[in-house]
Amino acid sequence: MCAQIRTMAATKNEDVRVAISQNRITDSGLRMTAPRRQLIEILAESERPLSVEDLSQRSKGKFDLVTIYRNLEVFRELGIVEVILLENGKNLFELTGEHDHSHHIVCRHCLKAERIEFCMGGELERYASSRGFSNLSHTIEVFGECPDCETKG
Amino acid sequence: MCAQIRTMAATKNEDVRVAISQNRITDSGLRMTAPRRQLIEILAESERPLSVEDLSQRSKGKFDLVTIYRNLEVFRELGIVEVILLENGKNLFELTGEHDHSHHIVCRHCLKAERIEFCMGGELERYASSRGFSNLSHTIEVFGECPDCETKG
DNA sequence: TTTCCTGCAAAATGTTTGCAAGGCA
DNA sequence: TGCCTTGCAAACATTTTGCAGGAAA
Repeated sequence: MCAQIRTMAATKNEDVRVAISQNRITDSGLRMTAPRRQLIEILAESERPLSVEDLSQRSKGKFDLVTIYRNLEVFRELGIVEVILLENGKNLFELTGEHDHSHHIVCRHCLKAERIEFCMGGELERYASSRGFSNLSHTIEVFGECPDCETKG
Repeated sequence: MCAQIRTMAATKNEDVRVAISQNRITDSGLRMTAPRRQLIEILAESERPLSVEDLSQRSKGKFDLVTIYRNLEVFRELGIVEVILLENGKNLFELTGEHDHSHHIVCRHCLKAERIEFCMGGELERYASSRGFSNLSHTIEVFGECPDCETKG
């Protein structure tokens, strides 16, 4: 029963995140369409950040890749999703967390990602600022093998 | 004259870096060829990290793109070059500095990059380790507009 | 002389653009 | 209705693979 409560809570939380995302779309004067709704739901339900290809598969190829690319770009502009840049230059997408952006420990094998709760970006950007740089942003990601993959591999 | 001494010192330093890189190749049983020699020289002389396309242009198209790709991969494996992963997923290459790897403040416009001398990777990897992850690596880069580009732009 | 390396050609990937038809508000 | 979105097709950019000839050691 304890597990059941947790499941319910998790579901609720998902629903909230979906609703928030959808509001951002309609509040921006954009339209809520089937692809947008489903892509957001898939991201909300996912246990890990997803690639464009992942999203295509999980939506059963119902939507053109172009549609996925274009909507992820819209989502990114609205702050609905964050992008995780992998070592190989590829992108993963996940719904934005509490903060405007976060960093991750990403498993190279299963691509599961844990958010790193402390962000050292401030210190880095302060340093960059002292060197005369402006309009700053930063990327920080850690890659490794997660406990699950390690025991399997 | 002071400037002249500095120039000479800089040239010397370049030569040393070229020599070190070349040694790594021959010590590995690989061959020193014209493309390898020139690519290393171009990287050594460059005022900023270079893309594959940059290297192609600076070598006046003398070498096939394939050759550049393949050699950069060899250089990376030998630790001769480091890769800087830009926000857009593209790569820049520079000769490895004192340390095995470093992080940078990269100007979005001119792509000049300053090495960040303090690496916070240790702390990050210690945290990842405590979460059960192994075989760790990390990326940290800061992006902004450098003082030169700011005044121009 | 052996093995490595290069260039060419072609294929494979991943992403973007233009446009006409369709659908949300 | 009006404008936003979608899907299709094609273009584009980037990187990889296979193979035969050429070069370093």
